[in-house]
Amino acid sequence: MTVLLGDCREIMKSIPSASVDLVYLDPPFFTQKTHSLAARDNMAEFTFEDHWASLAEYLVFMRDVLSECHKVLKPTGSIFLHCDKTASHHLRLLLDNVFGCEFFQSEIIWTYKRWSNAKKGLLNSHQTIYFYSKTSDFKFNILFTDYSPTTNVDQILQARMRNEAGKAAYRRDENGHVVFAGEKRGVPLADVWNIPFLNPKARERVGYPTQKPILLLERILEIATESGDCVLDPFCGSGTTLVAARLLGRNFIGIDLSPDAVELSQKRLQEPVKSFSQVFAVGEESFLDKTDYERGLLKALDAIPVERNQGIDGLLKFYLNNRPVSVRIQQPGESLSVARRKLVAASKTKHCIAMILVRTQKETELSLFDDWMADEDVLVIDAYDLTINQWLQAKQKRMAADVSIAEEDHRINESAQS
Amino acid sequence: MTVLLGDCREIMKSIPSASVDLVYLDPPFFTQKTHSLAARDNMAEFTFEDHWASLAEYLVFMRDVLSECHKVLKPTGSIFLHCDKTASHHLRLLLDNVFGCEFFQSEIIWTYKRWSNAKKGLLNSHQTIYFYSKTSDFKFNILFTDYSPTTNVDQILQARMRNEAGKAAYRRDENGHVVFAGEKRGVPLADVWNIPFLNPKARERVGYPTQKPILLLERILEIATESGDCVLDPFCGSGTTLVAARLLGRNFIGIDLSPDAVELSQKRLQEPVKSFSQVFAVGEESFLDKTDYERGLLKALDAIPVERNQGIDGLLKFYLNNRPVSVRIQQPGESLSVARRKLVAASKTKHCIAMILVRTQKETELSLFDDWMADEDVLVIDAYDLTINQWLQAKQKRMAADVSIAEEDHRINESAQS
DNA sequence: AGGGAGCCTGAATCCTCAA
DNA sequence: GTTGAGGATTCAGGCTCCC
Repeated sequence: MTVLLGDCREIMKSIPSASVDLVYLDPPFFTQKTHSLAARDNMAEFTFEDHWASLAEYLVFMRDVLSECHKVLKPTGSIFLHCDKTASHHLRLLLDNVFGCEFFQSEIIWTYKRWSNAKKGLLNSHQTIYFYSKTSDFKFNILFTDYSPTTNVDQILQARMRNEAGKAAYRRDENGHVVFAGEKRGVPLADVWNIPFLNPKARERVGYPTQKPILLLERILEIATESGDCVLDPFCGSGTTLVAARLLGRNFIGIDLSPDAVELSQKRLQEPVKSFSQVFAVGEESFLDKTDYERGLLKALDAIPVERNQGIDGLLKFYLNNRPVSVRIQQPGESLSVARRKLVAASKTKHCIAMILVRTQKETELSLFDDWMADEDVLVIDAYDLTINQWLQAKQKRMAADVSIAEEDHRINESAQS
Repeated sequence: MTVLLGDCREIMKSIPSASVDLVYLDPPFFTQKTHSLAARDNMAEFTFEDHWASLAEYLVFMRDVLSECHKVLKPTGSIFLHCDKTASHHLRLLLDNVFGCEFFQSEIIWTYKRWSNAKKGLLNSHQTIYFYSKTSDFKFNILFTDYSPTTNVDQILQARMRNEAGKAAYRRDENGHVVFAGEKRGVPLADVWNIPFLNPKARERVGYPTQKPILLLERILEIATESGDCVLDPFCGSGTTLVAARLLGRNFIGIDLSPDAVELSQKRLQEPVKSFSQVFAVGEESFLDKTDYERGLLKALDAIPVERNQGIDGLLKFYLNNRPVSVRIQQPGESLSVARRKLVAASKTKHCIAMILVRTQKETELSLFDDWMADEDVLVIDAYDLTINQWLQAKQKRMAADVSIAEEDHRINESAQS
């Protein structure tokens, strides 16, 4: 339960062999940059150096670190090495050498969405964590994730049976009550982890560059350790690993070369702050409120879908005289005039001078000739399927009345069946 | 446009240098296993050998393959190497050697959900695709995805600046009005791709082990090539890359060591469109030529694209009284009446009694009141973008005439420039 | 040419205001 | 007071531009 100041290669020599259950390290990634960040109150600034004379120098350093990590690990222990694409392949070769490739367990991909910028190339949105064990007899707790949101809750909880027709159905007792199945634990955790990047606005942020979310560390600790185990982080930085260890009742040793980092870690351990992540808790999907149909329509209009707005469903990619053009799709059960009112109200503050309203419902009332239809700021267009379906229905009716066609249909049906 | 049988190291020697725009390879992963899978009809079984004497042997083989790939690539070309965690780090070292680490572009993670099987360890649910370019001047098309649902409209619309404290804030002009950012197309594609693994029952599945989803290949081709470019797959297997290339109008060369694989690829290329109406499967020599615009339109109409037919571009998924409903999209430079004539002629033999003609061009002549417009067998609908663009253009003209708005626009433009 | 300063962006939070 | 819709804010990667 300590935070130590100094070079982790030296300090680990003084840690007894086979005494640690888990090593997590988040070493320099070989970015050849200086990372710096001002703390929230603008008072302090933390910097983190990641400059090296050569790749070889970096790899010699890392090999020494990993050798010491191997030494301090218990036979049941394991190591999680956090890196990014810059040097991940070289680091994995080192791990193969020091730990042995037969003890490679997983390549964990941590993915996140992040503020972006347009550039030539793909937006980098993942980091890699290599998971090696010291022996084949290592501690591992299987974690379970929730069922995907599309899975019906009833499917998870209710027992099933076959009905008279041989179809699957929910089992009910003689009184018609639902019968619950035995407890299901969920889906075993996969090796791709979607955990939100520590948001710039999150309270959890302490102003240290490269700070990792507590959620990520908690998951690693839960997989590889039990309560009371000892966790070592040779590059503890702002101390996220130590905070996660404390929150989960694990013992810990943190090491860092920077006095600032050690001080920060100690301070943070006094009163750990863990953000509540809304997105992580309820899932990104829960923020979506458009149907596939609406998304398809927006795509056909060459518009960007807009969420979190009651009046506007999308924005045209084309701007009219530097002003946005908003789009709304008429909702089922919503009259065209109500849809228009909502669109206009929401567009007002966005300075739209052109709006597009997509009609998707057959109008029962004859509102087509309402005054506002002549409004030159709102263009009303009919969804293709509305136009086509109305036409096809009308045509079908006409055809039913036309005997000759009906007879030909009959003949076609006959031959289709034979 | 060929599928060749043999050792790709040998065959690539006969391919001219600097003649290929994209190499995609899905080589053996060094799993040390024999992969086999029965086809859907349970008649044929395809096997795929991945046994090696040693890692060194495998790496020598792969180095030779990659060297030949480098040779055949154009200076603007790039390579996508598909592998999994087994040997990914060794393969990336080879790529660094052959292509140069400065031309490493992205580590693409393909994730998918799989049936869970509880075991000690994390469920493997990703594969890696390394993306290297031959030079720094390589072809790259930025694809865009939707904004996250947590993003609000104002962020998309409003331009920003830094205030005195150096913090970001919305930009306002001297009158306190918001300033709009330029046109937005969405968020650039990230390097983690969540694409469903082939469903075991999917029609797309042809029974070849290691078969990749066509969506994955389409995305790669869209990123790195243009229409008419040449794509090479030295381990083409079931030919998914070639099918994707044909669907997107790219030329292709496929190579495989297995006669079964070559035969299967050729067979798949005969009928590349999955749900393709039998009636229209005529001709063999012509190639697919739908533009993205037309594909998008057909999708919006809920129609299936039809290739190799001069008069018909698609068929509605909905059948009217057991008869197909044909669709034609007016071509640029083609008058509406000519388009109609071609549609009607081509539909005659297909027993269509309902046809849909999509108008995409502004009509110069006043043919709207032609006799045939009243034809109750052909429905003429306007493409969304035609309607919208005409309206926006008219609006722009009106605005130019309106002094007050013109002045405001001027002010907005001024502040946008400053 | 090379290095550093500054600009732009959008995810996910925080915060405000209205009902 | 409570709720929630939606506006405002923060940061780092990658770019450009300027010296």
